[in-house]
Amino acid sequence: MKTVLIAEGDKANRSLLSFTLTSAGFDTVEAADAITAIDLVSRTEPDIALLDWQLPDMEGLKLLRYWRADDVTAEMPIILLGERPTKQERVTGLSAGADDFVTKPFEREELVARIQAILRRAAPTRTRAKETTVKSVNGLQLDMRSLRVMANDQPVHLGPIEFRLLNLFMSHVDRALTRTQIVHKVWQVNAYVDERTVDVHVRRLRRALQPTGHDWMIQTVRGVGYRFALTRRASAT
Amino acid sequence: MKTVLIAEGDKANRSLLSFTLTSAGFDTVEAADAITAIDLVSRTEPDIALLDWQLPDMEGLKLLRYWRADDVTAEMPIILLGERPTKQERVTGLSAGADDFVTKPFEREELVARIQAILRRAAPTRTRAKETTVKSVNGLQLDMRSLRVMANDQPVHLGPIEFRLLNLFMSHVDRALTRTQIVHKVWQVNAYVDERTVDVHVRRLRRALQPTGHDWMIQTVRGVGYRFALTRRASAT
DNA sequence: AATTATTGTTAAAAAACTTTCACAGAAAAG
DNA sequence: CTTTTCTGTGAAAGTTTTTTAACAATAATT
Repeated sequence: MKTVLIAEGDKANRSLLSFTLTSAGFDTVEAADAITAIDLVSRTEPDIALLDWQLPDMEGLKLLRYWRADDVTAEMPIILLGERPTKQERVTGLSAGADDFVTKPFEREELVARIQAILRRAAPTRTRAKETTVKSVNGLQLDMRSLRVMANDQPVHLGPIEFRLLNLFMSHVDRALTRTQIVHKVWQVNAYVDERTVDVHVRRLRRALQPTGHDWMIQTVRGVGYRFALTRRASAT
Repeated sequence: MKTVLIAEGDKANRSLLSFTLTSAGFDTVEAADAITAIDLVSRTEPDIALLDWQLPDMEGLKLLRYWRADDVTAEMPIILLGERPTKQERVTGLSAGADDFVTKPFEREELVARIQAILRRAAPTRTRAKETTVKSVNGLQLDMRSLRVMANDQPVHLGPIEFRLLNLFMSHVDRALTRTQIVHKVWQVNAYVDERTVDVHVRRLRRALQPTGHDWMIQTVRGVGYRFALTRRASAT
């Protein structure tokens, strides 16, 4: 069962879309504005997003670029929806990374067919990535299904935030993540938490990984944030 | 360079398509009928095919199914072209495996954008993960993504300033940089730091590169500043 | 309702990093 | 060959950032 995110400001339109897609056998997730959409996408990881060209709080194009710029959502198929779009708008949208641009009012069956056409194409790479419910690195295993972490086959107990934090790290091996990025990913996009809080959770995560000697993998990048690395840091000589 | 097969019965249309796509930087291969198209596809293996809904000798839909049924071409992206297609035709085409259905007469730029959107998705050789984030010279690697430096595959630990300094050097190989230039780039344009400070950081950078023997690459240019060179200095013999 | 686990914040301690200074030594100039 | 200018180096002093622990508040569980 595929999940479709519907990011559309107009309530009537949204309901119609949801009804149409549900009838066609999709799960739907609805967002009335960009903030909600961003939050829902990071939480539910839909298989495809329908994105209104003009949301109440943000231009669809801007949101499209935001998602494309983010590793996690860079590959997510996106169909833009627009009312009487100009040629220029269609070209801009597609060039910015949209997979299709559908004009409102849309033919219901055609929209469904287009969604399926795109999913067909996107499926191989995407399902492969999604099927991986277990991330495993260096004897560290994180299982998304059971929400458990094992280190050298020993269970590691983590709180929800530490779990999401480790999941984030393991999804971006060898990448420096700023505290802001971390807050956005682990909490909410617009969450209000002090950046120092990140440090504390990193500390807790490290402590949990210490018994099995995996704590060194979470390295601090001074002035920036943290990095989950496979290579040890150079020893201070 | 991507190759596009144009399977279109009408000569004028075909030429227009060919011209449009060539201008956009594609190679094109033209077929006036299905038989030719089949032959050309198997011979040239295009990256994508534009397929007229109504070819002189065969329905586009039939040809589409033929290609989809053949292992070799099953994955080839296909865009259907049709004059005033009915909703039903569009749905049928997309359901049969087309990646898009474009109505004639088409907007040239939009068609190009759609082709690119589909190729983006279908691209077999994804060069996405390997972005230009790594500068590499002489066994010295600087990765902007992980904010890390490796020398002969050994991690090198640098402070933020040393990192920026090395980054600057590696961006301007074999160029003498004055201390003032260095201060402007590594600190701020208007930052006031003693120019001697640069020396100290250069010193530290050299020390960090010493274990792997890369320290000679940072050479002194007396009276000016420093240079990041690839060739050793002539030794006084 | 009581207990336990989890979380965000704060503040002190520790660590990492920068800058400056002083001086020795090298290179260039006279 | 001597003087002058410039660079290399180590270490102290100062700054910033991170780590750590403790606490209060919130949420979950029993």
